[in-house]
Amino acid sequence: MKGKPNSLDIAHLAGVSQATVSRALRGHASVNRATRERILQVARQLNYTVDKNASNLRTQQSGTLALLLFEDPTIDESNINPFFLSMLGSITRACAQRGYDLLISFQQLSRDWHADYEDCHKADGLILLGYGDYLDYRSRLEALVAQGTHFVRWGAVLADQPGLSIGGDNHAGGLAATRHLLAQGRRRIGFLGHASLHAPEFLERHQGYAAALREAGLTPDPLLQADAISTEGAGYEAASLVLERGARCDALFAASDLIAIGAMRALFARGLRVPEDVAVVGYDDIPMAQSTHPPLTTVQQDTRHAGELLVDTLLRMVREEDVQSIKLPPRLMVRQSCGAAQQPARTPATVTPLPAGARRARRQARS
Amino acid sequence: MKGKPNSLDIAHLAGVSQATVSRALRGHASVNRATRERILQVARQLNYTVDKNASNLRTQQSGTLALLLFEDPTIDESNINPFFLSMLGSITRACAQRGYDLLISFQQLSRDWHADYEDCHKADGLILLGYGDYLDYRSRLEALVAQGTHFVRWGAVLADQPGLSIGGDNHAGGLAATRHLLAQGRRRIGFLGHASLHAPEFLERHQGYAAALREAGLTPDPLLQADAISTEGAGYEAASLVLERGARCDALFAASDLIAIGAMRALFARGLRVPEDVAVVGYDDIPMAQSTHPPLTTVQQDTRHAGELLVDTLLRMVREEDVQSIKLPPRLMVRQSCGAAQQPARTPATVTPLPAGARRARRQARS
DNA sequence: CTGAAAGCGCTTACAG
DNA sequence: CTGAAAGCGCTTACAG
Repeated sequence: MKGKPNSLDIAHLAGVSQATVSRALRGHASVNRATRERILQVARQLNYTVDKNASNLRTQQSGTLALLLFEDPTIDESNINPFFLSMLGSITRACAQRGYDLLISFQQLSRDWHADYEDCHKADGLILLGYGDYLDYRSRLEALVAQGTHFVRWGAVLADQPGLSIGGDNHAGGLAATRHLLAQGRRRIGFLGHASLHAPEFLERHQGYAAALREAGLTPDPLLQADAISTEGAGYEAASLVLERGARCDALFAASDLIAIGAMRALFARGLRVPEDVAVVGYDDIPMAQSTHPPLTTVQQDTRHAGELLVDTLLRMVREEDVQSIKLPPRLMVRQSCGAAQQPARTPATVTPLPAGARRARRQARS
Repeated sequence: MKGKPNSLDIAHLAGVSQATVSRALRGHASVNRATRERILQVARQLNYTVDKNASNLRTQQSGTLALLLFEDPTIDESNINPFFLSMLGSITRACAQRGYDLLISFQQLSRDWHADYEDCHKADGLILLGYGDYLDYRSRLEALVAQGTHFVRWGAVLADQPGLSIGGDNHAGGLAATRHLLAQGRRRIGFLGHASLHAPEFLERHQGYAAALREAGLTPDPLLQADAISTEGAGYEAASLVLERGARCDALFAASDLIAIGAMRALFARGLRVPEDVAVVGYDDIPMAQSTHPPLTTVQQDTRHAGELLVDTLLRMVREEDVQSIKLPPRLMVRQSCGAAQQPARTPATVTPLPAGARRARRQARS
């Protein structure tokens, strides 16, 4: 036998036609039981595997999903946001369980993702993770919708978004974190992170934060807010800025764990104690949050569930089934940086339907 | 225009044959300049992309590499070893830079990787990352070599290994870490991690550790060694075990950062101070090592360089060029857990040639 | 410099 | 239940 055997080789050895080999291998019910067994045995003996390229070409499918990871350009090359890494892990696992391969790639906003992946039949659909500025990103999403690309993204579920998304309930998360801080008797609570349309997830967290303050009869103090992207460095800077303004501050709610960790460092650098002087709460519950000193109280996002939903939703889109955006309930993980110890709180799940006609629009765009 | 345009559509519109379209798109020098321009313009207009499945089928290549990640089965699902995650990042980037796609997958030892990826033309070669027990793993490597699979793995560069590997110089790393601890005046230095053929990398680190002790006229004390796989939990247990034995101990060299972090926790739990009572040094320099309290002194592995070498070496194998195993120099990152502050040390690079005839053997195995 | 033709290895209507 | 045949969309010798 020269080289890799093909289905014709199997056919000859099994004494059937090549077509029957194909049918047997794909498990068609029509194939006679004994014939199938014979074919399978020969295939096993020759270590035969179906050529993916040929089969994909014929069926016009790829059995592959592509995960496109956008990185904040300011982040150090080697340090991908750990939260995304954990999403990556759960997406990979979910794909494997469903028999799909996963292509992964770090992306810049400049590429034509549709052409790069789905159009050339490398992947049946795309999963989008992370982005820099949402306002830039949004136009790329619109282009994908216009091209009829199958895609889901992880991110804030917004009313007018192009396509659909799976994301945490950031408002609920901000609310829970801030309420918890208030329950510890904190009153001068700061917010670290961008709170604008450029970063919708952070904005939602900020809105939850503001809502909790208002519930308690307080108003968010602009002196206690500082912008930050999701890095330790930005967290350090933002906390430093707030402290330098001199306004009293007894707690900080950071829009991400990375920001919180940087903030704690800034606090320590000034001789302030966490949580005695300033309580700190983060967001994401990255693995590192358990190892900080003190361990970081944070809002956990269920990456495992998120990964499964992302994959399942995308697969449904590929099969042209009905799909909708989903908001996942966050969970407050109380550790020590907030100055308390109590049971984790839960908030209920929420499901936001896809804007009417979005699916139809996509289908039309393709024809 | 119905659906995705193919090369024949382009040909018609450009007024040439389909073959010429293919040549122009692939940049064949033979194509007339003006003809090429015309074809490219039409292709751009129609948003044409070459169908990967068809082109791969024809050329019998995939332009894709597969990254197989083996996880320690004992590790919690959601927590992939951060060191592997950072390797994953650099491998992904290296692939993208070289125009290759990357398929990623978590693997169990039970699968037939050759059949799953290379044989069915999903990938041109495999990158192997992580493993449980090397002794089990080794037989799988032998099978790959026998099947003529193109693969490289990250791991200890061993004299009699099947195939080749890119790995850190673990002996040098263990030596540097332990010498540094000795230089701080520590004498009762423990080792946390498996030191057996089941875990060759840890074994090499242990050998470096033992060599440093011997240089200083000391002997490794078995009471100060405890087995551990690379998890915080195992590190906690191992440190606890050593402490419970009651032997005096003023420093711990952990075979990985995760182990070191677990060990520090065990130390704190017993009211011991790091580094005052017990100095701690880890291995890997995962991102978390900077955020521990105190920040962890550790042996850094250059994941960025490693990722590039892994990809480049594999690509050379695929092109049937000469390749060899490579040992990368580690770098001691001095932070505070060791009780010192000084410049990082460097050790020189080492290159280990592939055992004679290994490449030829591979080629023969395939025919 | 370009075209006509073969063929990569499958899958699936169409017949029987 | 099975076979003969067409065709998925390319790439590349072979001719000219």
